[in-house]
Amino acid sequence: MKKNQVILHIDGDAFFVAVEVAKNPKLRGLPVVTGEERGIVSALSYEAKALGITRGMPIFRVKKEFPSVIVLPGDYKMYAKYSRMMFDIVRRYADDVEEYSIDECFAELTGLEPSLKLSYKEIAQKIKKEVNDELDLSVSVGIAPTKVLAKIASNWQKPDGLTVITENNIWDFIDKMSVQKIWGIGTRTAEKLINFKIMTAGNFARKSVDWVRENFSKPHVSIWHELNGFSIQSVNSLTKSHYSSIQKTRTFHPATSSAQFLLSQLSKNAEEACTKARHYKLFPKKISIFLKDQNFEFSKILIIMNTPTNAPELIISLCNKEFKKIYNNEILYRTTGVILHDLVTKESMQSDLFGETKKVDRFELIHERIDTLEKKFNKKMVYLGSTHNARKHKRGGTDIDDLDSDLLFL
DNA sequence: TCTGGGGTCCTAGGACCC
DNA sequence: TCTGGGGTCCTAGGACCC
Repeated sequence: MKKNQVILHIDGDAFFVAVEVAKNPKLRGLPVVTGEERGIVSALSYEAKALGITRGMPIFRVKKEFPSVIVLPGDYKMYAKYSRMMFDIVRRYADDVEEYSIDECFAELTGLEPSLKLSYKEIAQKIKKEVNDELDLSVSVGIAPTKVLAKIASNWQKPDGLTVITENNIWDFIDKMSVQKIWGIGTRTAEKLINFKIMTAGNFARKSVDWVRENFSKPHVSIWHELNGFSIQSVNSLTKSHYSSIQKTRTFHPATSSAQFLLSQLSKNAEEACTKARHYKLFPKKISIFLKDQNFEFSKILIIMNTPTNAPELIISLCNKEFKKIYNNEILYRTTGVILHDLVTKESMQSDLFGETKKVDRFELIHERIDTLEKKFNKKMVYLGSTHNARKHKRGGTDIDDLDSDLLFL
């Protein structure tokens, strides 16, 4: 637990849309949304927000009710590129930068004033200006003694804000902030806090730590300290090198009870999850498959693999085998998903049964070659036969056949 | 907001061991 | 057969985040 830390948090304003505008300045000042490929609004410009559009709104509604709005598909490679450039600007001033998500990062500024010959606020101003000038992006910045307070600070004034919280003015901010807006407090905990008549972050921070320990769990104790200015959560600048899980899911409407359809969706989920696992050279020791019904109830099964593999054939055959355990033909399902868990690298994988290992390796080799080929042509070329139905069936039940003529089945 | 997709971490409780 | 007390590991599921 540390006192007197100085942590910066920087948050891109309407990031995806802002990148689109930076790329194409003609869009500036217009109502723009992204997310066309997902079917719901992922990001929206302030002009779009002013019309009453919200995040998560279905794209078909936007097109129907707001014909003036420009709807764009997400260009994630471009967003990632701008994200890297933004973080690199922060790294000009701070060594410890935590890339928290595509559009936000934390930076450890503690002790940098003398070496940079700048006050903390001036450091923040310079970062902000350089992002503005060089990337043509607007950002909101906060400086505070802890990460939780830095999140509050960057969110205090948006867009294009710069807010400094110090040990001396913490209460000016947290007394005005409702509990449900605290980073790390979700709807469930907010409800519980409100039952205790705790309405603001300040109310929460004034309770005794013992009371918090008695009634809540570890993360909340940490939030309590952070709100009081004691830094618990450190800035973690290690770049994330591995995933603990990889999941691919798909929701469709109308909901269905067709086993054949659900299996083809699961097959596609598995194929996509395995592609990602191969990209990171990871092998799951466990997989789970799930179905979600119309009431958002999950039925799920966990399968432990004899030998970790990222070749989809074996995973799909496991799905087929286990499917009936989670499936009920009287229920309408809306989502399928495959999750790869306990991902390990080849080196950390002890090879056991010879036969099994050999078989897996052959499949893996085939996929390795296909991956290389697809990378070369920058195009998905080979699909598993079992996912054929899922590929024919596009989102929303529109029966558009998106199969290319040069496509191959395995 | 009748709700998309991809993640992480924590905890309670069961299984199993001595 | 019923019985302590204590430990570890694993799983399912909850809660949260962007």
